[in-house]
Amino acid sequence: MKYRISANVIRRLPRYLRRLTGMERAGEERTSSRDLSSAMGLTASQIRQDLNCFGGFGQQGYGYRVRELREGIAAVLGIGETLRAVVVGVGNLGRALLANFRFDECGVEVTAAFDADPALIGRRVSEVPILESDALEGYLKENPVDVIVLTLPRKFVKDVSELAARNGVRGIWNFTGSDIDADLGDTIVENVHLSDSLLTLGYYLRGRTSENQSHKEET
Amino acid sequence: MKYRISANVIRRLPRYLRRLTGMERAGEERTSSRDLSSAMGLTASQIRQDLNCFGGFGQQGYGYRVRELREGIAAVLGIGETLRAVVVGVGNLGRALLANFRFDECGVEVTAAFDADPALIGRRVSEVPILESDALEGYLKENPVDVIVLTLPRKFVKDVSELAARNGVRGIWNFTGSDIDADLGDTIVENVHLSDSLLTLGYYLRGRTSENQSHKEET
DNA sequence: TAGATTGTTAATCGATTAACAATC
DNA sequence: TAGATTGTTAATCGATTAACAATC
Repeated sequence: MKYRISANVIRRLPRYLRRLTGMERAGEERTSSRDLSSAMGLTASQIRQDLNCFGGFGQQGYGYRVRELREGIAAVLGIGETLRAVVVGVGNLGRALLANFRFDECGVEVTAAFDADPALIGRRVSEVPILESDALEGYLKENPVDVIVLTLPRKFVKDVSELAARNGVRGIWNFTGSDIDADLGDTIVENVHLSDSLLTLGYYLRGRTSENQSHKEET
Repeated sequence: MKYRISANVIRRLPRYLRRLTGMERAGEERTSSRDLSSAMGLTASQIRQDLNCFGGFGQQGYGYRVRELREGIAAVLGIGETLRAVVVGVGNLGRALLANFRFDECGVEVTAAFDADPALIGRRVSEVPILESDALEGYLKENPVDVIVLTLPRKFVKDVSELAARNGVRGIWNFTGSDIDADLGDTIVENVHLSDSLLTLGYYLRGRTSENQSHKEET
């Protein structure tokens, strides 16, 4: 087991997990670094290195048991230990996440959502109650909340982030598209910058015309 | 100007762009690698290296003109050359993107959206007309479409992707959460795997309890 | 001119790949 | 046993950082 796992490795774990979950659903019981390698576009060597950061999931001469490996990675990611989250901003995007995103598969439970629109207050989306946004601070003080999901307009980002960090929130999943420029102590921000993703795609597409590059990438 | 620009550099360009756009709005005219460095959490050295992949935006002894640099990066990303896109799937997420996402700022124009729900056909979201999903192939044949935005249920992903690739679509912006396992020729897939992002955040949050690591990251 | 900051080369560091002994 | 594939060490490659001459 390595001293410190690099962020590159961590960011590949969800991909392994996804692949393995798919294999398990398809009834595959056994795999190998070579097998995963061809399916995922990584080298077999890298896969073995990655998996070995967390101890021996495999068996020499045999490979890996799909289920065991999936469970192992899920455990490393800590999916079994549920995190509590609230969604702040129930516009189209907040609703899209509440309605369609499988928080549970990430080991996250959404306990409430907040919005300023009186028409939404008291309603529920996928069981989750929508509360008045003024009630957020009180809610955070009364309930254990690990993560806030920011799906509100940019102008509120700074205040809400600081409020959350002050009230025990340790992680911010930020969909606002703006970077959070605030003093949050050791609260972690994970940005989902959709424009970064689209701009990157655009770069490679436009490059095609003149240079005809080849590329396949992951966000 | 370097022979081949690494993906790492390309993925930082949108961040530079975002920062510079903010500075420009705030009326700042001048900056330097050191200035950007402290604001963005990169080393000044790396910033100079990155920017130099695309030629001399700066001026010795002075630094960079914010506007000039922003325009330069926007040009590298090709934002001026508009790409045509269609959104396939007008559920919550499709609507969220159509209603709130600034495609224009990425140099992308959405010309149509497609859905199977008869109740939606003929309506518009942010000017964009919603068409019958059966009409997609015909539309692609008649109109130049560079990118499809996939915001539909997973089970349709494979067929729609292949159909698109066959009909001249060069890029797929994939929000379905599943990897696209299909023969797409040289069509580029850019995945937005939200679960990867949340799982990564979760990993670092849970790690906190036992190890108290420090971390700040970007998707 | 003196001070500042780039562009760029060289040094370091870390991540990926290759190789192979261990072993199932 | 022979064949396969891991775990792991060593080699390579690339990315980041440091240093500094060029020059505004």
